[in-house]
Amino acid sequence: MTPARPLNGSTSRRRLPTQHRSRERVERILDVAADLITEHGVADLSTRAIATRADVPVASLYQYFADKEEIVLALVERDIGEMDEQVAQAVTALETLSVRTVVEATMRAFVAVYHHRPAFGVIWWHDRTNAAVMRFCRQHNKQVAKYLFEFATNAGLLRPDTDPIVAELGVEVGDRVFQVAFEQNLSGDKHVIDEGVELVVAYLERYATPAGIAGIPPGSRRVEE
Amino acid sequence: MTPARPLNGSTSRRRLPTQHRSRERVERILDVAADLITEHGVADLSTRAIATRADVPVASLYQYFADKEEIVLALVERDIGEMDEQVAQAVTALETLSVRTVVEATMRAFVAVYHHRPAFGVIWWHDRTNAAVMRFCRQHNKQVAKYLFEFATNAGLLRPDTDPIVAELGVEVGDRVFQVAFEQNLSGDKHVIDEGVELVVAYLERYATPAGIAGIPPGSRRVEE
Amino acid sequence: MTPARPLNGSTSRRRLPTQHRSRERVERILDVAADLITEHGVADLSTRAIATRADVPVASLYQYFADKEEIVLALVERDIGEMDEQVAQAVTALETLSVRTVVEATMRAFVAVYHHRPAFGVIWWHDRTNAAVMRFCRQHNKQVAKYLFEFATNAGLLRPDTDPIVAELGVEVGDRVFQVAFEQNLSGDKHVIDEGVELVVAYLERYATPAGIAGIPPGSRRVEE
Amino acid sequence: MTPARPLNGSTSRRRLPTQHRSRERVERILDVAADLITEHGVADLSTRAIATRADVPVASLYQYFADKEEIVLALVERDIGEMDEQVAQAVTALETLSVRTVVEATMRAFVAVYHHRPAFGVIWWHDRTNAAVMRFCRQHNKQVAKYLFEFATNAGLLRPDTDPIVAELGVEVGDRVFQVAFEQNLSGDKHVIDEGVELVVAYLERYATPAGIAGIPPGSRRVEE
DNA sequence: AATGAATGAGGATTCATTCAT
DNA sequence: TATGAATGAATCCTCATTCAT
Repeated sequence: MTPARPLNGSTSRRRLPTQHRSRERVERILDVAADLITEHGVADLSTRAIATRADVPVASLYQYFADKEEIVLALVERDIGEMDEQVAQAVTALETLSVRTVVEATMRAFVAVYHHRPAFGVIWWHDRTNAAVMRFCRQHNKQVAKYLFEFATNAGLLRPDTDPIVAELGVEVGDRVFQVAFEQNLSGDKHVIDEGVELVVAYLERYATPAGIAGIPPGSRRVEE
Repeated sequence: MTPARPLNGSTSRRRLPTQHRSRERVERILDVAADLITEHGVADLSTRAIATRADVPVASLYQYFADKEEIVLALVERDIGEMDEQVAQAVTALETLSVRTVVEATMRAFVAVYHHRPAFGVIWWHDRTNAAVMRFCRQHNKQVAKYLFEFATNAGLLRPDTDPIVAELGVEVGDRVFQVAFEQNLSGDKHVIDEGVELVVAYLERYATPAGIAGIPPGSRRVEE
Repeated sequence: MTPARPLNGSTSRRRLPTQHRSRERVERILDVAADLITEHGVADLSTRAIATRADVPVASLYQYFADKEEIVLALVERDIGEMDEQVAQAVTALETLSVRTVVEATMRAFVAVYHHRPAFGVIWWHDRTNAAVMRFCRQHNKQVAKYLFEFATNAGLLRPDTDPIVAELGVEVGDRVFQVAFEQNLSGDKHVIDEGVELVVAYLERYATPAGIAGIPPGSRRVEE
Repeated sequence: MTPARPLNGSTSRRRLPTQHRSRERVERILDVAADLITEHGVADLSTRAIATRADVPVASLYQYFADKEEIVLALVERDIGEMDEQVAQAVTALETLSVRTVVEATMRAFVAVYHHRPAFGVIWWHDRTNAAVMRFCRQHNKQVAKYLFEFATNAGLLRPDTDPIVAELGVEVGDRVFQVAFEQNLSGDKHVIDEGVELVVAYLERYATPAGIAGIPPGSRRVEE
């Protein structure tokens, strides 16, 4: 079975100054940025504010990041990494495999991260200003979709001829459900999320195999790869 | 049946200066703003840029709008009005009524507007910076959902006990589908949109009556209200 | 004895537009200006604010006043007229005449006006921005000083060779006492005012005749004029 | 006897940017601000004007001062420091101590500063727009009053039971005398100032001890503290 | 590697006044 | 006489970034 952290293969390959980061400081900067974003939104994030609160000279920010945009991007990258782990773990740990259980596990994992990394939601759902971030998140959604798609196909949950766009749409649409759920309720409206699971399941089951609907109990699974 | 423009009842009740607009100029300002937003995004929209391109002194902007935010809001209001008309018309014109036909008609109407009012998509999907706009759009989505929900319930397409959140989620999720579709293709990826229709239909049919699935031919409809 | 309103002989001799004022409106404008000044200070007084609150088009302000400055000036003129009346009345009504009784009567009269015309205090003490107003008030203080000086000299309270500057300084200094008194307490710190009377009396008595100190009872006065 | 600079104990404790001032530039900015204020008044002081004349980018102003208000405040602080020194020196240097000599020494010291720091007078007497400045100056007057009051009481010039408000009123009223004196004559009308001294002395002598009136020659003074 | 200082470019908004009607 | 509309000029201030040290 796939190892527990395959979704985001990208190791940081940023421009020069970023290479030799002084770990501690960089982490503090990201934490501060996350807080500020949660408090005031991405649009109001300023280098000065970060520097002041992180107790770092403004000019030093540019030792670790090429520009402001890169700070936000680094933040997103960090949080998304966490999300990847959660998803992979949750899916891996599943006993009975079915479209429903996979969707549910994935969405619960997302919820968990959104919940304790609020800045991520703020950036991703509300402040779509930063082009790099957008690209990155879109890209990530695609990766998640691809991962899940392959997983589900390999496991015999989806019919082999299913269009990959189906998975992508599922992920994107699930994302919007979260957006609605967290907008109404800071810790995620449970009722909305449950309905969202239903929604994604309803869609995907259109492309599911009978086993994908009925569920594959542990023990009787095809060996993958 | 409901008349052809019921979704947005709000008559413009802006602050004083906005009342006596010099129509022509205001329209030009909105057009320019729309262009600039399409080109650079809402976040980079500046009063100066609008004024310059619309060939209007910056100070005059404030004759027609209380502040920058209101310009964007007015723009959205204008476009959304158009959307409302399209939706109501499309649904009203339907011959056979079913969950599928209603969803399809609605989504096609949305697509039509997104297509020739690109600024609207940019604002609504990408730059979630403007609080007033956000509120307005959210509100609008709710209105659309409510309208469709009542329409479908009255027509006997949805089971009477269906939770209204279902319609809201359907609209929101459809919205995201458009976002994906227009992001990949400036005039809206047709394949994605088709899949999106499928997605929303799949979800809503879970709550549909048999007639809602099979379709109600013209002539045999219940008379509403 | 001098009639009850001699201090400010100036009849309004303003530029043309001011001549044909529509009384009612002008009064409302002045009242509104007074309120706004009391609330926000002269520096923050704006034509728009006046116009809005007085329910008069901004442009119409310029029918009655040449410019903003003139509005303030008219306001001051109006209030100062009231002050003159009060002073003349108070002094005229005096039974026993002495430096002390005259000073006291005058200062009490000032206090009365400052008390129910708060805008006047705000303009005169705090916002010394308006040149015309400054000139006007200075001028008025001189007139009051002159009036009192002549009154006191005629009544035999001050030695005939006394320098008129003495009276001017007395008035100015009394004015500052009020400023201090009203700054600490919106309705005028009584203790401070009492001390202020003492202060002015102490100074003026240096130039007083024995009768000016002892007091001239009613009946035994020299007939004036 | 008290050391020569006790009136204003406050060591500059401004917000961060002000800490590491580039001395020369800051001084130039203050000088320019002083000139502009002398020329056009505080109300018309603009950051742009300061920047232009000081040959400093507007943005740089904000390196040294938090905002415009702080520039004026710094200016006043600087001038007032000078005034404190002068007063303390003059009083300390006095040979014969009496109410009259102390008042005279103090007032002469004020005159000296007003004379070669004209901006100070303009700010303090004419443009009462800046709240921080007002607070500061009022506060300063109180400090001066307190200092002189204690000095005079300790020296046995005033009766021990004298109300401190007496000293405050003396200072305020003296201040107004200067205002009148400098308004009529840019270098301070000598006659008015002399009369002003007389005025303050007349008032304070009402609370003086016999020695405070007669004067205490050098050598026979009480040792203080 | 680290940073204090500097700044050009630009931000939104207000205001007193004018003028054509 | 009255006024709606228009506007030039100014306002204060912020920001991301650079650069000399």
